Amino acid sequence: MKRGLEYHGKQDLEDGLENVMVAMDDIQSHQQTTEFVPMEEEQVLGSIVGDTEIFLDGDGSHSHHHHLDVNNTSIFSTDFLPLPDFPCMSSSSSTCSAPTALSKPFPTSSSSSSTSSSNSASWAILKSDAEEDVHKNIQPPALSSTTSMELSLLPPEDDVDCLNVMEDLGYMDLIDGNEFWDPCTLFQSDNQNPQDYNMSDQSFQLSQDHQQNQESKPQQIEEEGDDDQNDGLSFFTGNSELAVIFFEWLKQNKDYISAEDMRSIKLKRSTIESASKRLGGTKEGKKQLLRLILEWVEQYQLQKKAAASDSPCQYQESQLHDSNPNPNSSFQYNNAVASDPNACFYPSPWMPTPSPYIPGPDPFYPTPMAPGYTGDSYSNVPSFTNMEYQTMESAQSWPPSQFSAMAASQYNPFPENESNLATQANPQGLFSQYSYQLYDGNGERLAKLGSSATKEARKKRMARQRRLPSHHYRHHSHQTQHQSQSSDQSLRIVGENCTMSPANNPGNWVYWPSAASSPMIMVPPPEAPQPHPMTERPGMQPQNHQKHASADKRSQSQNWKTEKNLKFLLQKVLKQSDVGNLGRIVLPKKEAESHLPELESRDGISIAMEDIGTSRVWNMKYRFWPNNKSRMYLLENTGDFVRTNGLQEGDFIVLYADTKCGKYLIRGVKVRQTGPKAEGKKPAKKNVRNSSSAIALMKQLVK
DNA sequence: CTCACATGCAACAGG
DNA sequence: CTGTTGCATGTGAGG
Repeated sequence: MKRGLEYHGKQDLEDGLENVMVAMDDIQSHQQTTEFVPMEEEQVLGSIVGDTEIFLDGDGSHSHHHHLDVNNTSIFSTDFLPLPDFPCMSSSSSTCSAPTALSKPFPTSSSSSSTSSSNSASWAILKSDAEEDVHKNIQPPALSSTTSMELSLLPPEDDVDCLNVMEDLGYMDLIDGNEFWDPCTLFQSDNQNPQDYNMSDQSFQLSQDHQQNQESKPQQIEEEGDDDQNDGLSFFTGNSELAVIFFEWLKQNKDYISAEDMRSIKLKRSTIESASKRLGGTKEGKKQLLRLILEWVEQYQLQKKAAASDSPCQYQESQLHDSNPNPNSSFQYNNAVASDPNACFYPSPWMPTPSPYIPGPDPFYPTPMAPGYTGDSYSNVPSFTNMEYQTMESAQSWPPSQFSAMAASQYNPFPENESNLATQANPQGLFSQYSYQLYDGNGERLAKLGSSATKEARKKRMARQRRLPSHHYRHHSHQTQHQSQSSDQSLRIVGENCTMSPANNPGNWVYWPSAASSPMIMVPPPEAPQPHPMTERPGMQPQNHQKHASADKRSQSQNWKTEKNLKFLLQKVLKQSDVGNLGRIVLPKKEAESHLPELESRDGISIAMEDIGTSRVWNMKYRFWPNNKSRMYLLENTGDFVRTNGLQEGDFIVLYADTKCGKYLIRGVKVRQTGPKAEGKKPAKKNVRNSSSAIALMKQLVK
């Protein structure tokens, strides 16, 4: 009997959320005393998108397939800003690994196993409907064109059709609205950590409104299936899984989200409605929607705030108070939270400005988007875990045209200055701005690379921060002792001790906050570079990693990144001749001349290339051949690298320069999907050249 | 027409 | 004979 996502009323959820928010405010207030650190911003909308898709996929997807019009992408187009492509969205490929990512954000065990296709479908559907309404009522958020979802940040007052996000949730299942959901029940029911959030009734001193509402709150979360009672139940009450999801989400974000934050976030009603409809009234549909929203909030809104706050440890009270519609509400701070020594978060150095653009994917941490990547794409990418790679996989195609179209049209803030991408003035955002889109062998866009990975990365960082508050600014010098065999001729970038400093990070360089311990990444590129274990076996390419392993990898990658300033140099989609047994890869002339050392003679120079994915150092030779009146640049001795990484035609390599350590890095990114052969997608002959989009992608990697 | 690039293939080296 | 090296040539995109 659940009404699913229909909007019959909004009281329940709204109220329930309100309570939660109140509690959160309280928590926040306590934290303020301690410190509030903005979350690191890694990704922006793009990533959101990717993540979103992840969430969307759900078991229930199948149930609502019929409801959803996969082909209809209009829904979000407006409401949710034309999302950059979702990784799985357009592609029918089942390869989308999104599901994996899903689980992360929402630890809940509740099923998150949806097929990628479903995700895609979901999004597509969502988009379709929203569009209409969106245009009418809302203007695209100033946030950025990149915003995937058009959630508006409009102040409460302007809300035309905008609903508070959380309120909207309330609408979803709501029935009559009278019922007030008591967050307490949520927490109480949750075995996971009740004590952490000791939001007992007494803990809250709700405003009158809330108090009255509380009386009607359900005492227990109903198990799924008890829909019948719904009528008075809140969105959550009808489905314990939702409660769990929300609870988990709150727990994860308790440090950086306040009630205010939540209140300030608005979604257009039409969007929600459309989404609800599209997702179907099923439980899964609800979960998807909830996840989607939470994800969005977490990814965009929270990050935005974090970025906005200048001081790492100072909470922006003004934000809270100003927007707080409910000044009266207050409650006892929960000691658990307050006591959290880690409450203070350090802002990520590299997330400087709240740019509308989401920081691109981490170079090492491919975003999960890719359906194609699902197995491969980024999955292939080094350090990416499978899931990550999966997203990337589709990237393989990167046919310039596709890629560029995507990047350029949607995310590519930068002009296609192929060679100068690195020089962009936006250090942190070098790649952040880019989203990836993957295409399947048929040229269909598989997914958008982008964000999930970053999201994961962010989570990892946050976790580290909590554990190691003081680490944030500590940069471990990464002294990789490369085995590098650099010969006399070997080229190494001049490095500065690997010490990171803003100074070192002029525009092009991406600053990676040092991570304390683990390793991993996300830029779309290959998996995360492991710190240095040269010992790591090459075979560890992301593609092979299981999704569950991805988390570790990501963390590694993050660490890795944090220790390096990577500059994207160039990327090359591999041709048959590049992956053949000749052991040489033709490099794009323009990029080679722009970013690699100038060659005096055709014999070239040897360059130690550290494999980002494995930390293994390959001694390659960079040279050129005279070709007519021009030159043809080559990277030789690549055979082992290619084999080790299992690179094939259609895959690509990305070269980076680590300014910090003065070395070159290479990453092999596999885009081919496990099933279908990548061959079909051979990039057009000239794709390398014009693939500004590819460049953008690469940048993300760097990021 | 020019340029960049992918690839064919001849020349060469080593076993 | 086989594998490698280096050049030449064909092809497609862009001007």
